[in-house]
Amino acid sequence: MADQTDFDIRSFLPYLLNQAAEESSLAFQHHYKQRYGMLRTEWRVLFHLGRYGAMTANAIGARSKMHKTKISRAVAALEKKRYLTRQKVETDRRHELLTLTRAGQAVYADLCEVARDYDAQLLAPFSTEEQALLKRALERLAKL
Amino acid sequence: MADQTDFDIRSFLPYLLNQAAEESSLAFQHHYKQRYGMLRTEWRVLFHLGRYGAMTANAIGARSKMHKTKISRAVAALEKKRYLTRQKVETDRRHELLTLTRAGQAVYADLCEVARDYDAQLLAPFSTEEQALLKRALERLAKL
DNA sequence: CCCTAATAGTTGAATTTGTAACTAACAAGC
DNA sequence: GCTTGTTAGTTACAAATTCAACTATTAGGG
Repeated sequence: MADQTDFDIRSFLPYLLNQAAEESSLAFQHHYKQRYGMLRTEWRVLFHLGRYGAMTANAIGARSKMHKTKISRAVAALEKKRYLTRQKVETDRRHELLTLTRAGQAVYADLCEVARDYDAQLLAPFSTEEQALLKRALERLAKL
Repeated sequence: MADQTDFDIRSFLPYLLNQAAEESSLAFQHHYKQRYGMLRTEWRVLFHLGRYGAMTANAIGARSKMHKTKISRAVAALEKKRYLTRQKVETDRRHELLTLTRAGQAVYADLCEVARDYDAQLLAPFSTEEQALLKRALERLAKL
């Protein structure tokens, strides 16, 4: 058995990342859950459409790495809430272009505000250089 | 509506953390899943017991912030695999001391090795200073 | 054209997780 | 020593996620 005393699970990167992700997501979840009855998957789909404009479910999957069934169900839920509409693409009728409704855009704008504040709050303890490094490192680890 | 063009979900910290956590956990999961048929919760419980020695389910919960039902089920599964044993504490019979069996220790030793390598691999692209900063930042975000 | 393969998206069943209610053991106040 | 409250851990049920199979549509030979 190799020497394990110097290896602590609490500094194991995947573990740390999970803890940090869990902690930060949980605190933010309150906003979209309480105010709009949305799930994390729904919030993510909404956010992608709000930020990048109309796109297909498949495109959202490529960007977010969410599984297509998750997206499919989130889209159905958002449609039911009348936050988005679907439209078949005429050139390839397998694709459905998803577009936020006015109501969807309003929710996006509201949550965007909250997200920005929360992000700033999370980053506040770090210097500008540290923030930049942290984000670069995370992007690299996420293989974005 | 506030100006949103400068706010990108892809640099929203909870989102980035989730992506990075997902990516890094997924790659590692292969080892304990494929080789030992364990779930993430089981792996974590095993790792805590391996690293810190016998303790109660409650103590694991305090350290890992896992919910007690998750731990309860993970412990039951690990017991079934004969990787740990339970023992009532005589001074307070509500507590159960969890101890890795020889088999459990062997699995821990094996996975510990893999985890260490994988951790090193994940951190390789970063300088020593960057690594330290990254871990400190994550610990802070995780409120550890 | 027709047959096969590939892609977008959906659905159902099996797993996994979260919530809340539960049992069992202890502790403290009266 | 009985009632009330608290803690460790389990379990039942509901909600969410994953996996695999499915439909519908397009693309590419032959």
